[in-house]
Amino acid sequence: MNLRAIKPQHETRRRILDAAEELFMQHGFEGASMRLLTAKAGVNLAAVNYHFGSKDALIEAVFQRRLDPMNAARLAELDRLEAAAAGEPLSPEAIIRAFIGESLAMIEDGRNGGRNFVRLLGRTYTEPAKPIRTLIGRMYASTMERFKAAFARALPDLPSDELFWRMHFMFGTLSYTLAATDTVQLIAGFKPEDRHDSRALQERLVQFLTAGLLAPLPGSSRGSTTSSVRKAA
Amino acid sequence: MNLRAIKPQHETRRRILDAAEELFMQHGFEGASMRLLTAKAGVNLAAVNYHFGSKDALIEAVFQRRLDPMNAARLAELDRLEAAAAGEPLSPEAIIRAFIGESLAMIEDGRNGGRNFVRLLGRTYTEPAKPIRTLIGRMYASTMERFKAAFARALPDLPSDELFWRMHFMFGTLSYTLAATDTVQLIAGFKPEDRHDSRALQERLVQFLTAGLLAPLPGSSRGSTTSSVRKAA
DNA sequence: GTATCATTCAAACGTTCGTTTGAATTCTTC
DNA sequence: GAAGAATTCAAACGAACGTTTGAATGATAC
Repeated sequence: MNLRAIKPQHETRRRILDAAEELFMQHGFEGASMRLLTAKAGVNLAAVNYHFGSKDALIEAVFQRRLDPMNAARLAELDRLEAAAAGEPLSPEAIIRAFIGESLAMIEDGRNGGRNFVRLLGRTYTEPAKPIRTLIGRMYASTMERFKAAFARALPDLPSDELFWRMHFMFGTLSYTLAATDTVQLIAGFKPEDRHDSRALQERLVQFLTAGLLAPLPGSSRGSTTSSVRKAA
Repeated sequence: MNLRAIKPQHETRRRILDAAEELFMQHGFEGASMRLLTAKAGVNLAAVNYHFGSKDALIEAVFQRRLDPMNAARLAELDRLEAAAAGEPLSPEAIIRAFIGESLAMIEDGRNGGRNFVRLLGRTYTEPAKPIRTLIGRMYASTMERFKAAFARALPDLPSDELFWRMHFMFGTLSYTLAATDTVQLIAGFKPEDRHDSRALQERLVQFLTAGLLAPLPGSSRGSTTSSVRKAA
């Protein structure tokens, strides 16, 4: 039960997790080999198997370390908002901010490696390997349930099916934005340097997602803003 | 120049491309080995290197086969719309339909393997391997340029920076929807069987994306639809 | 039918992968 | 400082990887 020895005791684990986070982001799970990974961490090749058991277990540990606190922070922010609202339903925009705020805050956190993780996380939602996807799904389950309920209360007129899809779309936008910013340049002239300004990015995302979530339903023709809705093909 | 021998002449190539498309989608580029791939295609292990040169060249060929016609169809649809509009700027919704329609149409095309490719494509936008990303970017460059110009003409009041970001968001939503539908189930109760109805999915996507694209700007407070815009945190 | 080309095939190449091993070293406890 | 547990280390393991080879087989042209 020595106290001052706790930190160096787990330093090898931490070094491995940090290196894994960065290399998984850069090269993917299969592309980042144990030798490359342990070399970057400055530890012996066998250290991963000793401390984590296997590479797959290391992958799981990388997500555990960040995802649990991240979703806890999301839920805490939702709790805070609901407590302040005193029974009134929250605005959709406020719920969206509670969900994406924590992710985007980590982008600016360059020191603690949050940026690496957020980009890694964004990519992992579409990871082909099934165990990883189910792992992510399990870690998100309770959080998604809470936010779904919050959205449903904020938008009582939106059918449940539509809410599912729109949450799906919103999550996709966030995921892609986190993963692909400063990597893909599909649109010529796009300046990914702006990503550093995560405040501005957050405002842009909130505007886009809120509008999408509140979009008129396909059937009901309560007019949108200015678009001349004309059917094509 | 024999005519009746053309088809069986390229059948090995086609079989390899089909198998690669499916296995790359299921297991990723690194996860789908040459032995698994050639076994599924029913060809010899050396056939890939003989016909394509290398595994990387095969990956490129998989995208070439589908992406070029796909983007050509998008541009053709855009041409058709602009010709019919006779100088008038198109509606944003019509442009969105022109862009996503071709992708979604391929989802229903189960026979020709279009579904496999579309899902593979959606995942590849966030692929860690750099050569693949630059390949995709190159194949999309001219198409994105055309659509960017069309959107700019349809939305003359939207600043260029904002248009970039909103196209980025829109592309992300489409990408994630194509890649993750029926694979990820982050939201409990979500029924991915609906993906088979690509008409309904297209309408949902068009509604969401159009609303996001036309969202009010962060600064200007020209009221949106019904949301009680309340700043949080 | 024979020469010529393209394609297929089984086998092996060298490399890299994740993991294991057992001794060496460091840290903890008394 | 000795005993014992925890950790690190160099080395090797078998398996799987993408690729290459050279002979066998097929189709094409004269």
